[in-house]
Amino acid sequence: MSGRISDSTVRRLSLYLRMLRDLERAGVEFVSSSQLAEPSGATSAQVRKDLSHFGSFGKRGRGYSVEGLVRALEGILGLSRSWRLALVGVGKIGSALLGYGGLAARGFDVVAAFDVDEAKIGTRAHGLRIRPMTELRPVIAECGAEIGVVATPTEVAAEIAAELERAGVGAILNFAPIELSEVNGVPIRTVDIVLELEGLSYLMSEAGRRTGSDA
Amino acid sequence: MSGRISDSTVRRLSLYLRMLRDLERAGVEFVSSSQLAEPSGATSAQVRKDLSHFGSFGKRGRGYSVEGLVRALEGILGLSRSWRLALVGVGKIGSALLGYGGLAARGFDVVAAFDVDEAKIGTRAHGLRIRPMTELRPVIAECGAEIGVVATPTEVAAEIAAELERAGVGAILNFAPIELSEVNGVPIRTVDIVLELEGLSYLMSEAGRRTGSDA
DNA sequence: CCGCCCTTGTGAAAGGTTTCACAAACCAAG
DNA sequence: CTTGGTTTGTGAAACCTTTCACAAGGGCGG
Repeated sequence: MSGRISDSTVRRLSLYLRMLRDLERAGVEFVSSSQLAEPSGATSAQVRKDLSHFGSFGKRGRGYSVEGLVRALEGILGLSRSWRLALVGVGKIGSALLGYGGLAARGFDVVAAFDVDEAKIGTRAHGLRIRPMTELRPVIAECGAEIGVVATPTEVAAEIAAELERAGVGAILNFAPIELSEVNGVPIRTVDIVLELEGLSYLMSEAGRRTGSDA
Repeated sequence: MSGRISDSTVRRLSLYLRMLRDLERAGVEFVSSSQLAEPSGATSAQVRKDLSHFGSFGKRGRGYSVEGLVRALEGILGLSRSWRLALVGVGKIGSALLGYGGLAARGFDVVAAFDVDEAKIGTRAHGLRIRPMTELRPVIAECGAEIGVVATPTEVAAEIAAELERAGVGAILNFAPIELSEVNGVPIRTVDIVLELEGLSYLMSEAGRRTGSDA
């Protein structure tokens, strides 16, 4: 058991946990690997393999205890606690994040927001005072934010990410369309909408080329 | 050459194209696979393999013509044209998308926006009139939108996706935290911020567990 | 034209992930 | 207690992706 766990496995664990929480709320007590697999588009074997990396959570012939597995996955994914986020860039995407209740509901609290725009500094967005970039380091140190969120223009994203890292965050979520390179073991995830759209563009063009030449 | 191309390959092609466009703007004429590889964190062999699925674009000893490869990748990815998007749900994320100039700049134009909220219907957001859900089908048919964007609450996301598909879109970009299943060959990409954050949470917990037990 | 250096394109090898298939274990009913 | 139906946990097999390594080809100076 346990070794290097792939990104896709971790992704699926999150999806399993989501479903398990729904089941728990619905009062279901046991669930089988095949029921668990369905909503994430995985197979039952994959569910069992994924879980087997971390231990043995099921009962043969019976399935998994919903409550037990929820607690186990929360432990594995680090979700039995909540995490503090520091947001840099309170533009379109940044504001949308601040207003999105789904984050806090799932244990991700935005505790600080920064921007360079003088007009925004000092004002409040969704109850949070917007601070100048110069205060980035001391404020992050003080409030103990663990995750930095980059929602700035592309040109400054790399620089901001480096600054967040120096300020002591343990991970970075990046919304700028640029591939940031992990340094010092601080993991970075990039959410790149244009990349997703271009992926869809490829698939549609491909479909068109196929039907176009076959017909 | 050419067969089934993996998602990760397509992702990288987009990244190569991004860099190539920068080089083109900078007036660079030729580029090698290793230069092309660097910013996306790939290797030069991977760049060459990725491209080799579609043909032979380089000159041995010299590299790739920047302009030629830009045109080739645009053709492959379906980006020599622009795409029309129909947005459903003009809440926080939907508004952020409407205001994000980066989409139109890269050939993705939002041409229609829908919402259920009576208070929003008829008003304009970033120059686009917000329409009632009842008009979804006729309006999409009329304006010929190819990509549907789901920016609604989770509960209705699946239903909206199905409706978009019936309205004739060829692909769907989904922002609701739910795994939507592709039907009728309409590809779906989901942007799930909570999933990304949970991935980071796992990595940070894992790092903590390692140093915690080793020290 | 020749020889040198450089970079592509690509089979083969390595590495990683998913699926298969089945023994081991558990529950319930008789 | 035994039997039958069910589901887990897991090696082995199949599949897919990435890396390696090198022959083939191109440009350039002499």
